[in-house]
Amino acid sequence: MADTGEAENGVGAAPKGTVTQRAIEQIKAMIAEGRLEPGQRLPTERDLAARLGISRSSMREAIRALTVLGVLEARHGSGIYVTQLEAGDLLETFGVVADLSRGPRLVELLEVRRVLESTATALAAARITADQLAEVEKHLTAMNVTDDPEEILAHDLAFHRVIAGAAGNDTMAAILDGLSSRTFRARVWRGYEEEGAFARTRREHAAIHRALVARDPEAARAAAAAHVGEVEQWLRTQLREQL
Amino acid sequence: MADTGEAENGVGAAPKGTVTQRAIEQIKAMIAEGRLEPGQRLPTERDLAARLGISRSSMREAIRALTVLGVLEARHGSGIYVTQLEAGDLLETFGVVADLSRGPRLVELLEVRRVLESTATALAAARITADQLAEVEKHLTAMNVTDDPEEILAHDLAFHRVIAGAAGNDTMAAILDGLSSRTFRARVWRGYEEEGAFARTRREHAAIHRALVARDPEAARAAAAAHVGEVEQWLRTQLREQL
DNA sequence: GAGCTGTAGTGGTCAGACCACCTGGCTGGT
DNA sequence: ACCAGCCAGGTGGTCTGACCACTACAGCTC
Repeated sequence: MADTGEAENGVGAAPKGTVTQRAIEQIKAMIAEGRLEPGQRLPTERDLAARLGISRSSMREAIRALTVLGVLEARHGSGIYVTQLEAGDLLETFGVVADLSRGPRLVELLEVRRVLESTATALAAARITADQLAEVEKHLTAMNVTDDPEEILAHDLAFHRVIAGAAGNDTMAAILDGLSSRTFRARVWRGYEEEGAFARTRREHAAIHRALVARDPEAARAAAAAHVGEVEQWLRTQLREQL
Repeated sequence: MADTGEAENGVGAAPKGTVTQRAIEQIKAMIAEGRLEPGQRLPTERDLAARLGISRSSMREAIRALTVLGVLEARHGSGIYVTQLEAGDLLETFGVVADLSRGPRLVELLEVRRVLESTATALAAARITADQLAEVEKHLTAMNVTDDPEEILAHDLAFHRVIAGAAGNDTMAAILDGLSSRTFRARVWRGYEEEGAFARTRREHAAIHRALVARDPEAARAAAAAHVGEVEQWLRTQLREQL
């Protein structure tokens, strides 16, 4: 193994970017090409570093980067593994966008959510199972018997999560999950709920549930779009007033 | 070393996860709380490490992680800066999902794209400017006068990118950009274009363009949905046959 | 004043050491 | 033969300190 063989390396010597960046691309490529399967264990950090001719520190940075991206998973004392590469794993970082966005971008995010949530709810109306519907009802009633904002928020999230799951598109569900991250909603709702929006929210949720029971996709789409749209419009006016 | 630092830190001593993970959260929190503004320069790696009571190596891993997430940007010899935190910065990682997805998830991604692309195209029909429309036409004709798949692909991407940009929702545009990443499309198209789909694609693009010129959102929505839906359906049958 | 140059400071990389944790085999008993 | 407990090796996690590559800027030269 003349690893980075100094003289004759020819093409491979393309010094593009940092060595860490290169390592990231190489590992990503290995997975994309199927040389690394989901769940499979990678060589040790020390091995990988030696193999690519870089130091362990640099390799660790590459691994850390792929870890936060949800591509790899490091288990202390055991080894490094490729995740299952499922939608949830890879789209976890989507929450960061929601958490760090402010001002106009919050409206944009809600607009995206409105589009996706209404579609997901419509799909769910056609595909939801009895069990899933029962769970939706569970969160709906739980939301109505308490006044603790924290609890309401939790059941609200779960309510939509079950519906998104019933739509049968894990990728869409994962994106919606990110768009509804706890901190994101908490920030927006802090003001929203203080305007007597609780009652309205409950009405809207009931409408969504009704459409699901009736297995009416169009009604479900409309109800979901209206639900998100309410918050969206409220946020728009909020932003306008702040300026 | 007073390890967990000052007294006022309170609960901060909670030894949750790795020190690097903690550092990531702390920097993220600083940005979320507004203590770090977009574009602002951070202290040096050495300073940050000392401030959080960790080694430079660990801090570097944290910085690297936030760099790949598009939150920070490191400039060799100059310093570390917070990015503008625009949609494009933070959603760059979305391409990774598209690149590492295979099988059924590709269909799911196209389904998401169909929903968003049709909405974006509808919005664009109402908002697109003359200049943007001219650019759309440029890519449309350029796509029709060449037979080089690479070039066609490039103009195809640009065609949709301009439209997404004209929709006025940067976040949506950034997501669509990720969903149409070069490698993703190249993989799907490799087979698609070999079935005489070129002509059909050109017809569909022409239909989208017509709807934009007519400023007809509904027609634009339908044309875009049909366009993506074609590829989606083709992929569905492909997957079915492979099994 | 414009242009060059040197230098201090920054991120990038490397090497080696130690720690914390998991795993699997061995030991000893039953 | 079986099982619980111990133990050693290997792995990721962390720290240290050194050097390199690059940038920025002050100060010098012309």
